[in-house]
Amino acid sequence: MTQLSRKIRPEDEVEGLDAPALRRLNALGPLDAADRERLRAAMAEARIVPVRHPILTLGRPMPESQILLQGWAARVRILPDGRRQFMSFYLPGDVIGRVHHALPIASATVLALTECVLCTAPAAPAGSSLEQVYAVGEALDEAYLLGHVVQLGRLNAQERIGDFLLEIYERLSLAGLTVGGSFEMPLTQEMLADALGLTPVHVNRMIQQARRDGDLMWKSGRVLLRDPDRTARTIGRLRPQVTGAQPEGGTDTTSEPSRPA
Amino acid sequence: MTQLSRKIRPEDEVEGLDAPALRRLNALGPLDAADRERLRAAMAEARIVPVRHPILTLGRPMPESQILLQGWAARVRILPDGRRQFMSFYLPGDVIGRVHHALPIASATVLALTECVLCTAPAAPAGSSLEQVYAVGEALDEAYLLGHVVQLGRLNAQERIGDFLLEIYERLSLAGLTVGGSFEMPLTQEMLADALGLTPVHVNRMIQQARRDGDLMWKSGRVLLRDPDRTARTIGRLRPQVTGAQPEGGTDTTSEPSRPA
DNA sequence: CGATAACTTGACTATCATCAATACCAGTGG
DNA sequence: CCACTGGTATTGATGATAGTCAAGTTATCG
Repeated sequence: MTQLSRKIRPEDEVEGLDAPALRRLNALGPLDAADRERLRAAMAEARIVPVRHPILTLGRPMPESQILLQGWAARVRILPDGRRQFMSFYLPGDVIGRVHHALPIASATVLALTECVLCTAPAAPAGSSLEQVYAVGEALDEAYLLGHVVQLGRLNAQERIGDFLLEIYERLSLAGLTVGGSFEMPLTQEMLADALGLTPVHVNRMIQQARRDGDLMWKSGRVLLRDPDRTARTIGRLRPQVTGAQPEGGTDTTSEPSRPA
Repeated sequence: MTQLSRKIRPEDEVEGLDAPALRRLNALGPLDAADRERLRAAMAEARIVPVRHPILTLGRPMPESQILLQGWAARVRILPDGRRQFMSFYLPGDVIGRVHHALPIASATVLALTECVLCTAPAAPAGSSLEQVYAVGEALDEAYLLGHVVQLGRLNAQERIGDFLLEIYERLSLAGLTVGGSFEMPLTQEMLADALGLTPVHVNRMIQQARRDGDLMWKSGRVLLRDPDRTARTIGRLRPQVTGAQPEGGTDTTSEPSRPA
């Protein structure tokens, strides 16, 4: 690890600062007392990664996997000519850097988008509730990644923004980080553009249109979705669910040509 | 499973038809004799899924994970209005439907793009070489998925096609399914469009331009890449490598704005 | 309160989508 | 052997979505 990590400050240790992460993990599958204690112990040993610093670096050996306790991080790839693409985001309660094979090499750079508080992910004994939680978390990660592909491939700018904000809203809800329909959104429009495969200018225009249409409020790092359900329906967003069957996205999947926005 | 699976026909069992899959698996990490035997046994019990039939269905319970022995399959999502997006492809030697958590529900529909020959993936004893191979395979899958996100988000039509064909070329090479720079490509331009987030018409135009530029030959289901390395370099494609460190995609990943094609 | 980053806006362009024919090609049945 | 058929590929004309360039206008934060 190269980042300038430093010990957590005393003022960060006040009660409940790691509650969102804990709550999120517990939402993936109920944790028993033993695992809860494991997590608490791990969280006591947290550390901070400053904004814009890497948490993992592509091609570099990976340390143990980590739990993000506070802040936002993202997997990013930068092309030789400077184009940048965020591939996925990590929110409080997400596990970063799980590997199952012998070679612990980071397959992507993970960047702290805000100041991040992290702790080592405690090892999960075979058959433990924590092991289930990790597995479910990984499945969710993949589901979001698949969703991102659909977003980039087949949604227009407007839909991408709506879909993205809905996803974030859902994920933050699991951690108890939403208030009403609103939540903290530390991303700049430029970062949003790099997640959605658009330019900052175009993102800006679409956001303003959404504002005019009354779908959205976005002021000083806080987003309010006016009618999440309606938006979700118009996009046909299917929310990943680990706890039951999903509504089918389309119909028979057997045929059907390509017909972009 | 709903597909009309039927027992493999005698004429499919001639020597070596499953060789590509075996070769691909072995390329991920050397298999010892015991695991090789497990695979051989599993492959003896293969079955066929006809073209356009589902191998897994979104939201439905999943059977054991399977190894694709012959043919192409893809994870697909279809939006309510008919837009279709292929999220990833399965080639011979790929494992379909691994799950690690208790709830075996398919997170996407997997469609047979050609007639597919499949077998059950033999269970991998803890610590076996096969377990490593499965894990590496999964890591590769994710790497390709990440690549797909970058492709859709930041590459233009021309680059997407080049990058896609390069990926397929690399993957088929591992299974020994390439001859010189050429390989079988059973996808129609329409399917390609649904993978790359484009329209069939535009894909067609870009392909023809690539042909005129001498980058490409594509005739009756067979593709020949003229100069894979040059193409790879101009796109800045980074090939996922499980066996060593990767060339860094860009520079410091610390800063840099968004600047699409 | 000045400086830097973030956001807005306008004018113009380009890439890609849409619509609509037409050409091609393999397999089918007469 | 050949017309017929359905899927696939190709082409042209036109339009819309999103990108580019460049100049402001706010915020935000030492």
